[in-house]
Amino acid sequence: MDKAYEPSEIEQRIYERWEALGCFEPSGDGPRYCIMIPPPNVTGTLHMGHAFQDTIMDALTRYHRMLGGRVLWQPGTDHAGIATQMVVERLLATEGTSRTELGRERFVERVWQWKEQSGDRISRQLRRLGASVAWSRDRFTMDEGLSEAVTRVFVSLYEDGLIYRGKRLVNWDPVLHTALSDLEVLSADEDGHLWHFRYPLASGEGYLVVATTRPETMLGDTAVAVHPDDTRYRHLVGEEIDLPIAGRRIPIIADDYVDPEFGTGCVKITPAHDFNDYDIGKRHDLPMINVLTDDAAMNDACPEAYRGMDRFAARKAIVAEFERLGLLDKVEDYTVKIPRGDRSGAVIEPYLTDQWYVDVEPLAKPAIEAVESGRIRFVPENWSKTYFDWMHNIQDWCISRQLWWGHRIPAWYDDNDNVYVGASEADVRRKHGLAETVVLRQDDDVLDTWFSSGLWPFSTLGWPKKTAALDDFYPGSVLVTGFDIIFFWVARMIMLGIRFMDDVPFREVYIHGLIRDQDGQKMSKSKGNVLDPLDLIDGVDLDTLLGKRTTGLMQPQLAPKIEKATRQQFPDGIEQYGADALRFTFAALATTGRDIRFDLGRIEGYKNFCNKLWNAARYVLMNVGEPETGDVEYSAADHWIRSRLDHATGQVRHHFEQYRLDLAAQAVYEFTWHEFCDWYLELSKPVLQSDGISAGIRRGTRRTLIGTLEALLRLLHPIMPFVTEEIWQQVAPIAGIEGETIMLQPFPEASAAPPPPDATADIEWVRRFILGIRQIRGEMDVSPGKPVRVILKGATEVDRSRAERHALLLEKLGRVASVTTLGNDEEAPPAATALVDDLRVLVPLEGLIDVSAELKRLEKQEAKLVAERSKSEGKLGNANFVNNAPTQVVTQERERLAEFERRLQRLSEQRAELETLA
RNA sequence: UGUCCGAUAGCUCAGUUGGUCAGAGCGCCGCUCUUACAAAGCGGAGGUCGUCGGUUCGAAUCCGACUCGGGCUACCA
Repeated sequence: MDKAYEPSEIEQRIYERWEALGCFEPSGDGPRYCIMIPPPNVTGTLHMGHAFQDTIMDALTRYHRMLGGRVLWQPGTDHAGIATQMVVERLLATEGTSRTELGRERFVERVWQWKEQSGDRISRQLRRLGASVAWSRDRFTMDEGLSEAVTRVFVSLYEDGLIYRGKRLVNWDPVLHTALSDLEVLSADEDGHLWHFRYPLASGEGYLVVATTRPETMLGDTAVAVHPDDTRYRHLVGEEIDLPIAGRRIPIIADDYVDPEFGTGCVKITPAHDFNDYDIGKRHDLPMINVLTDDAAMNDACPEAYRGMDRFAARKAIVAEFERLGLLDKVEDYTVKIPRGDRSGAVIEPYLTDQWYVDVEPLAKPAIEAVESGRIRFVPENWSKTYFDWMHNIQDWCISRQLWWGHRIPAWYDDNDNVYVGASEADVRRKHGLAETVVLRQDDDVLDTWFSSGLWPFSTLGWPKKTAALDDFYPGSVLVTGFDIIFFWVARMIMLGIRFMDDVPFREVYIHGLIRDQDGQKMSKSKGNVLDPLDLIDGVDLDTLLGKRTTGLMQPQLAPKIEKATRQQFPDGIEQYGADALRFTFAALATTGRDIRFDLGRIEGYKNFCNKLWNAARYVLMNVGEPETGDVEYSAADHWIRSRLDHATGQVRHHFEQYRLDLAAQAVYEFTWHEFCDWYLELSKPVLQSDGISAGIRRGTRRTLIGTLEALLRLLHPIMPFVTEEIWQQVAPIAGIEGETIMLQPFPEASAAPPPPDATADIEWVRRFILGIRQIRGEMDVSPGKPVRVILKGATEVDRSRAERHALLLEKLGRVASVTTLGNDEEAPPAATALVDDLRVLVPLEGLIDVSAELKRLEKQEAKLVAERSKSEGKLGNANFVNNAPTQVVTQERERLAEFERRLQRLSEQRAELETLA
């Protein structure tokens, strides 16, 4: 083995071998376990959030596979309608052509080409991360089978009256020319104005003042509303307004919606361009006048002067006109929530169009019930609240998109605009008995991407066919995802799963946090703080990193700033950490919080951890050869490390079950580094390297070394698959274990038999002894290598026996030259003291140690103990405590107090003696 | 608007049902190149657990109020 761990040499080779062996495919007949990957955008790349999520899923998958389950981690990608179409359109623009120039058919062909071209990138990245997905089952939302599922679901919902088509007000993206669902619209505060317009009364006597943030919509006003109880205006209800510019008469109506306290208490009503006004318009049967085009320019319903004018230009023009007419009452600065499309960034317009909708309420009911009843459990639990909040106020889902890339809506129209819904045109003709002479044209629109994603838990398993995979893996075990798509995806999978599979799609929903940069900022291209997971695995030089971060920016002017920040943070680029270090970092960061700051310091530390493990293995392999026969005798240290391994195993299992990978990682880290490496390996050295040790004991130590390491590798494997496999390949034969890969070995189990209690107590005693000596060395500046004489005072029979039996360990690990025992009345030379229970471990000063320094040290220790003691005395002196607390707690407290007192006694004795001598 | 989350060592964060819970890693300060590992070893310093109340024998932990930070959600034109 190399002296240092070199991930790049190992990882790819190992992954290829796993894949060749078919280890990722479900096998065996154990408990079914299934995770569906949240399908990433097929044309995208994996970012840190994906890598984090994939690490969690892979760890869970590997864990359950090692538990003996029949395990499927289902991979796949999403066609991501809008996002992909935008990317390809941008590409076409650079080629000097466009979507419309190509036409629908050629454009879609072009997107497929692009998909093929970039499709491998995701799977390559997943492979580098070590993701053990079942590649043979890889799916894409636009695959034939999945598309069939989409059609089936659409037709079924339509036939059940849960999908309908209608002219409604939708969120219209005037740049992308498509409708969007509510979820795809992001509102944020922006600076704007509130314009107050005077609307003259038709009677010619005065005017009402209305306020608006979007003056151009006044051309579509069809009423002015006041509150029915508003005494200022009540008498005007039923009268009319002369709508300026538009030159129409509109009524004054009364509606509860109006807040008399706000503004003037008069509201202009534009049913075709505002969601609230739309509702009012319907209540009062008002006309709906659409004044915009698809591009959000003013349409032909507007007066000549404004036609074709962009909405924002029209806004200015209309304000100017009001001013000219003397009807502009005032203008205020105002903060407005501006709705923008999450993809295009364009300001969204409420817009009247024909769209397809899902009537979600009937679907939502059982979906709510599934979580309420506990058939689906959110982890952490509080996310169910978020889910309920949305589900209880759920709105109909607009599923049609005016795009070309996606699942085309399976609806056909004849020349009279009759709608026929079916699996295909032929199917529609058959069902409705339409002659060939009847011309049918298919609906131009495609479905919202989330419509197909919502079917993912069963469409990937072959539905609507009845497949063995469906029997095995539906419902899935757990969904691992971020809270940002609970509404988009999780809720819809639950609704559609229950509807079409008659069962929930998964039993648990593990919601993890979102990866942010070291300052807690969201990682985004425009902030220039994006980290590519592969750059952390392979390393990257500064120039490449700068290139990645500063090219292709939407706002190129940010480049210098990004470059400066990047140079500052990564003056030498990013070093290579390897996939295991990255994965361990993700696991360790997987706390219950919702923001996860990715700190390079952590990955650095876990790379060291990989190296630590690597070197521990080197040590073990250097000292343990082929499996041997002969008597085996286990030392106290052997028993001790086994019990510690059992403890760690229990912890790791527990934390995995609780989805606390952070705690699992911490437990296994602690065991590996601070118990196995720091102590057991050191304790093994005297046994293996000294003369006069029995062959049986040596065999016991060798067997424990190899056995513990082998189990440790399995314990670590779900989180760090590569380095554990690499080492295991060498360790397993020596440990007498057969098997082609660690992947398919059983996960460690805690031993049922408790270790001999005296053995573990012995080692704890030895540890405290050595720690005491080390502390004296450290604090008294005695060189670590310098041997010291040790005198025991107040030693019991047990102490003496332990000192004798473990003399070798004390000598080698503590650099103890000799141990002598002093009778109770014998006088000790001036010495520094460490306490092991009642035992005083003395290191004679012998010119090494300054007496006054030691006195100070003792006083400090005493002071600490005195504080502890008085706290303890306070508790025990309180009758309420003694009477009310559980006896166990009281007993424990009494023992603590006694312990403090004994230690204080020993320390003060020692101090007194030292003072006399000095 | 409603709602949720967070505030613990210089930094990033653990702390499960209230009672060894005041912790880890990194950083910092000493001392060591001891043949697995200097990507290491050994030792050390550092915190009124956001504030104020309450419940309790006992609160970082439970309850209430508040301050600050953040998320989601709604919205008055």
